[in-house]
Amino acid sequence: MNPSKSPVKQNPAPTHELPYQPDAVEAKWQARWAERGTNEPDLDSAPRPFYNLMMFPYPSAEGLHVGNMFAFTGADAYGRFKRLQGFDVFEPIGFDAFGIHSENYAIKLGINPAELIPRNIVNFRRQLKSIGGMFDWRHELSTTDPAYYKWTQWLFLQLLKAGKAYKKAAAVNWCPRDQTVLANEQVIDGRCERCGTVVEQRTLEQWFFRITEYADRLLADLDDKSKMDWSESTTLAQRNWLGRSEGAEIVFSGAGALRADGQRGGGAADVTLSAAKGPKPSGAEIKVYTTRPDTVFGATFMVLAPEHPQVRALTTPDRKVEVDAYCRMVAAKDLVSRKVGEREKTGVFTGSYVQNPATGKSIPVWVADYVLMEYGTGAIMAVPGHDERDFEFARRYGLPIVRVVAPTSHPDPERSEGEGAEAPKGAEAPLEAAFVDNVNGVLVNSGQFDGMPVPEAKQAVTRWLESRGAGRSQVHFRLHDWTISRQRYWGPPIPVIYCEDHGPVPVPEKDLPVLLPLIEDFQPDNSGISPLARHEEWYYVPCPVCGKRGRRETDVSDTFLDSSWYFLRYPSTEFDDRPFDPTRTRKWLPVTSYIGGNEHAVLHLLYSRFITMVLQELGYLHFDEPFRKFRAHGHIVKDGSKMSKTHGNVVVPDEYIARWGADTFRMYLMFLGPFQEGGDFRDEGISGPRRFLDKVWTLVGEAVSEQRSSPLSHAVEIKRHQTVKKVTDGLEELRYNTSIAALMELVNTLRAENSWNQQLIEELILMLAPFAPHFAEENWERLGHDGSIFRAAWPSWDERLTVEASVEIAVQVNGKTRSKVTVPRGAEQGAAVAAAQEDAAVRRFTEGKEVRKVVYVPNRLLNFVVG
RNA sequence: GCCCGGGUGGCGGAAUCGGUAGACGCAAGGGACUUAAAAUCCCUUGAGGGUAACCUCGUGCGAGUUCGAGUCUCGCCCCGGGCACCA
Repeated sequence: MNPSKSPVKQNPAPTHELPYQPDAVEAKWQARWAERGTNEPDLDSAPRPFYNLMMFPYPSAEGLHVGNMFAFTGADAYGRFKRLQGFDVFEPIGFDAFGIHSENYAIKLGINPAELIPRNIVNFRRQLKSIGGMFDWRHELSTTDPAYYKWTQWLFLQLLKAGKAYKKAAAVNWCPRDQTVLANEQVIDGRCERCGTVVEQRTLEQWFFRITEYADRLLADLDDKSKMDWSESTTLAQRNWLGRSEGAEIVFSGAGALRADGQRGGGAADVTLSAAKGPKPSGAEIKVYTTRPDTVFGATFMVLAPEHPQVRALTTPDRKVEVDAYCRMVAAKDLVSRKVGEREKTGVFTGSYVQNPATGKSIPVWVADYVLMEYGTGAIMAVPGHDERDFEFARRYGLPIVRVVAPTSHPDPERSEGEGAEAPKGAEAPLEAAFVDNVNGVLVNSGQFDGMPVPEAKQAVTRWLESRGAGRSQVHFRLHDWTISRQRYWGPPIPVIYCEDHGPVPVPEKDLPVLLPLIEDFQPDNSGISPLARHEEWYYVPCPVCGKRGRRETDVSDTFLDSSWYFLRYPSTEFDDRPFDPTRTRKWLPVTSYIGGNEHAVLHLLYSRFITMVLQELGYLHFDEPFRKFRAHGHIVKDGSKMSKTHGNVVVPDEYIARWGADTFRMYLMFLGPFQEGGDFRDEGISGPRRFLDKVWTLVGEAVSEQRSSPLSHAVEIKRHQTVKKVTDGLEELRYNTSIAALMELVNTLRAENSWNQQLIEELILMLAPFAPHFAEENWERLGHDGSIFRAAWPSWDERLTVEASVEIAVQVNGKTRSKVTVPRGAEQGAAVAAAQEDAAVRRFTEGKEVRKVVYVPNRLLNFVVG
């Protein structure tokens, strides 16, 4: 580089050069893509299929905000990158348009969602086109389209036929004034968000899917790398949601259950005999589930959920009034405040006792709402000494608290000082709080198990109980069956007809879809009848079996059912006689890459996996895991919190796109942080990418107009290989910000070096194409190419040419960098030391001192340790 | 309370096989061009000290391991997101 010559052109804008006009360029290429079918792979004959999926949006009235655009752009950049690498990328898009959000918004405006949603979709389509997504619009779908939900209903029928769907009573939030079911989000401080009435719990018959049957498989596949390459955070969330735990089911029973043990003798039996007095146990048998069978000797009372079927039988006549009142009080609470509201423990004594199978003592049976019917057996053995909730409850009601585990010394010997060391101690020490450590403890007050470490005791106590017929080891999942019923209007009607004689009868497949009628009075009213049931012409239908008058199911299905299979539909949208074509499915599925928000880490992704497993079992699919690769994107942060409607900090992208251009906006979004982590949105930063594109535009203009193609200098050649490597790696790892930074560096180098190598500029444009597709197309054309740049090939690099022949290494003295010297790449330690000893700065720090050690890291640094 | 992320210049962020901290961009200051402004271009920009060559300090806080720590270990603090009585 010659410093005397002006590094940049003196007269900037020659008359023949057009300034970069994003509006015109973007309109031109969006039109061409549509005309030429650039984004439409041949789904039947594509040689290298790559299914690039992104989570389809819910078409809200507000339109897509910047946070949504960030997600779509990042997924699109990846798809375009894969296209340039030679894959036939299928990138479909659609709309998740059923559901309570749309319905509530429609109710607020007084517009039927059936009118509102299509309008929103028009706006969404416009926005998605304006950002330049590589979408195959031939395969757009909407879950509200009868041609789609016909197959959602078909799916329900397949599950029903296979015995994977069943009906049972379950609690919902009920607003007594609006006469409607409320979602948990619609309950604010225990009141209806619309009318302010106190919300109640109501029990309704609802349809469930047996997802719990698949809990083991859903968990096991998470570890199977051949099936699932997923973000670690997402698999972890699924694991937690599945919530596998190992424990024991223990039977607590009335008098006489342990009679045999009296004869057997032994430590525990002695306890049994000596303690088997006091209140008379009831004759009942109650099963509990616990993860701490080792603490059974400390179970001083038992608690049943208020809904537990045995509550009635266990309640003694003198306690009946109080117990009934308590259960009614709990039932009247809404689900939200019961679960997340005040945590003050309340409960009531049933009057009955059961016998602790370990100690033989009679313990009282209580009812309390901190025990949930949905988990385990709906009953617990309360061990107040070693469970915080039981401790709190025991304190409040004056129930006995017994220590059965004492702390042991810390396993790390360095830290085993002080009190923990002389364990087991304090077998009699009173508990100020529950001692819940389930690893570092030994049993006390537990008969023959005294002194046994907790982990071992879990097994031993379980085996002992089992030998006495009072328990067995058991695995439990936290996962519940999936309730798909929604007592709402805006969803696909569940295709079932109720007949007096034949009960629930599936709608015959030939009669699908069961159309959601367009009704004016879709809003819930005081009649207490579901909106659909008010329409007799729809409600009453002949029973498919006997032809007598039957009634339709008036519930619709959960939106998560719509979205649990949409990716199966995309490749087959043109077939109206099958949900997904077997040949197409075999070619395109499972999904190659799926990108979406981690807010769907559990429900949507888990339900999709479940549905896929069922369809595979039924012979409809050749795979059982739907998404081979999944990556969760980060979120855009604005004013310190995630951009979302609930935070009220959304920014509309349209004005930015209009002002700066879609490509600049895409570049900015991809540059502001790592895609999987998100970043801060502040509009000052957007001028950077715009300036960058302007510079590239000028560079191309100069290369073309001046017909110059200079050979690459050595420095530029090295930079070229480094850049291709960095950009490629960044794209593959979704670290787009570093890819863009590398491109900026390359451009800075080219400008500084005054280099106009035609091939290199073409490569630059190619590497820019995933981020700035319209801009890249236009410049590709300016550079003299005819077809789309997305038919061209991604550049490659030579690893050997990414490094210079000589390298600058740091020279440290005692770990502090004192100087730098240039040595040949891969120089021997001797040569490096010799070079460093020439250096004055190094000498200053080593002179007169003994060099005790030399650390040499080739091509990196040299460290003299002096004493 | 529990589970995940994350704390690096004025700001967004680079650098994670332990090896030259601050790439790239924004903002700011100075200069060139211009009647002027915008745009563009050039220079400076972690803090402190020094005329300078240079020196000292510096990646949330406190310890530790190491020739060497943003990176590893232990103990804390703060911010963001998610889950919530799961026995």
